[in-house]
Amino acid sequence: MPGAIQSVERAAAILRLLGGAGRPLALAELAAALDLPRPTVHGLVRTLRDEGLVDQDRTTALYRPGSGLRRLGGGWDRHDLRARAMNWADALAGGTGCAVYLAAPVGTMASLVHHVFRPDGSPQSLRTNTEQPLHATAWGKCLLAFAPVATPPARDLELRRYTGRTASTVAMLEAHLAAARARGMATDVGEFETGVGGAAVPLRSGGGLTVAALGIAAPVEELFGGGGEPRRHLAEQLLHAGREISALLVTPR
Amino acid sequence: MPGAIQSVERAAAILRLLGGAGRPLALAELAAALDLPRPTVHGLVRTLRDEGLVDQDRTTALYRPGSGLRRLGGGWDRHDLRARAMNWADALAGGTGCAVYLAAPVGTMASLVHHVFRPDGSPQSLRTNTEQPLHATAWGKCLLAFAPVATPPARDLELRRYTGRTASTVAMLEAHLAAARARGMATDVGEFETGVGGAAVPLRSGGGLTVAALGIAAPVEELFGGGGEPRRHLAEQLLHAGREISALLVTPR
DNA sequence: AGGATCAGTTCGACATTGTCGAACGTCGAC
DNA sequence: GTCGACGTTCGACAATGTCGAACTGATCCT
Repeated sequence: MPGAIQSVERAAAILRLLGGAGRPLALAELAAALDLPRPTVHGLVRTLRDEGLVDQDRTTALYRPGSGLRRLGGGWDRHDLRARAMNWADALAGGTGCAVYLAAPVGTMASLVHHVFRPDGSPQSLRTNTEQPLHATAWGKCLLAFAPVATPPARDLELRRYTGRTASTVAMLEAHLAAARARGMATDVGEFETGVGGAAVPLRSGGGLTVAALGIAAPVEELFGGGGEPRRHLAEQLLHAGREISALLVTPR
Repeated sequence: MPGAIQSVERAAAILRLLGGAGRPLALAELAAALDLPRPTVHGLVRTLRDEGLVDQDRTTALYRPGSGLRRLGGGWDRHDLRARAMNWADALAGGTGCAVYLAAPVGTMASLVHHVFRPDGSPQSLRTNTEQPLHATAWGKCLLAFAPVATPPARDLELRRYTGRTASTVAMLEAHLAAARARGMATDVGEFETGVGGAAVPLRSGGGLTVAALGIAAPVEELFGGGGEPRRHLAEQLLHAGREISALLVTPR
């Protein structure tokens, strides 16, 4: 059985050293840490630099993690995501009369990439670049239901209670997620903010992988009709916008 | 002049493919994309998997970006940072009577890693895991002033106005940052929230690199004395806590 | 100014390693 | 059951990566 590719192992070790150092490192420091001759380490780190995974300071010659690492983690660049989704999000707010949220998964939270105010002139504060708990918002639950790879399992979440309606047990949350999957849409009935409801659909990129959630929010009695389902004309617009944005995400840029 | 290390180049190409794909990829897809035979790609991607830079699904055998990538970017794991700082942050809140914030740089924002309520029982909302603008808070400006590698230059920031006191031009912000550097501490006099002031000091890891900011917040007239400087007993406690936490960050765990 | 030291970088011989065709084993579709 | 696709293993050998020696540049000391 063939072994590992030694030079790739060594390159990975260099990346770990630089990532964990807390400061830029000199070639000699890398060589000493790896117990390898300087020309050996030089060839490796120069290749990593040329690939963008390591940056080298021009005057000090010190090496540090490179900006090219940012693109390797998978998931969408939030600025690109916002640029592709914002026109449809703005139109959705106009068409539904609701606030609109575009959310991406970050650890145990839903990070708001874009936020459109409810167009009724009521007092609202901008939430772009804030984070909200996955388990208590429609867009958070949407990510939990449809993006299992990018979100933690329900049992690993701290199910903090925000209102009397928050899902505060794993069984309860799992039931919400199952319902969302069955419906193709997640909802919340005032689980994060009392009296404020939400509904959200997944945004999918190439291959069908869910990368973000698109949600609308309004007072619970405006968003939901009898039977506890979102009002039909609102749900239809949300689903339509979700499909259109997803189509934009499939296309390479 | 020797060329690049070919196998490292190929490994980097695999990481880029997986990072940009938006879905897990099969070995055959990687091989086709790189125009290399499957056993060649297999050796490379298996090594990347063994190094934690690539994950492989056990049932489908598909490959995707690995969790080990997270540690390569430099900067501190936020959970580790919080674990090391929280005792001192809690004591600082008790000693100063102020709210305390621990913030790390994330893009153009200061992300709140830890938040201790002001110990006077007043109504407060938890802000842990939320983000605030770098240019309008003491901890944000502290990061701008002392962590130039991890934060964007002032001219690249969108200097949005939150109150009448927010630094809304590059020249104004640069003057604030220069003053912070001269003092070893950054302040804000109600620039993010009207009437609420802040002061913050850098937290440094091994090599002196600033990785986070420790800040206190209170009403402006309580935090600042005559002359526009933070009250001496508050500043001293903040500086002391900052030094103690920094000493903890130097020690490997 | 000259010399010593340190460290990043280049050169090239050659041993080691990585490559890759052939083959194996597994899985799913028909 | 058969076939095709694909992940994985095997091993011969060509290509590549390694690394000692040397070069170059910067800094410090006398």
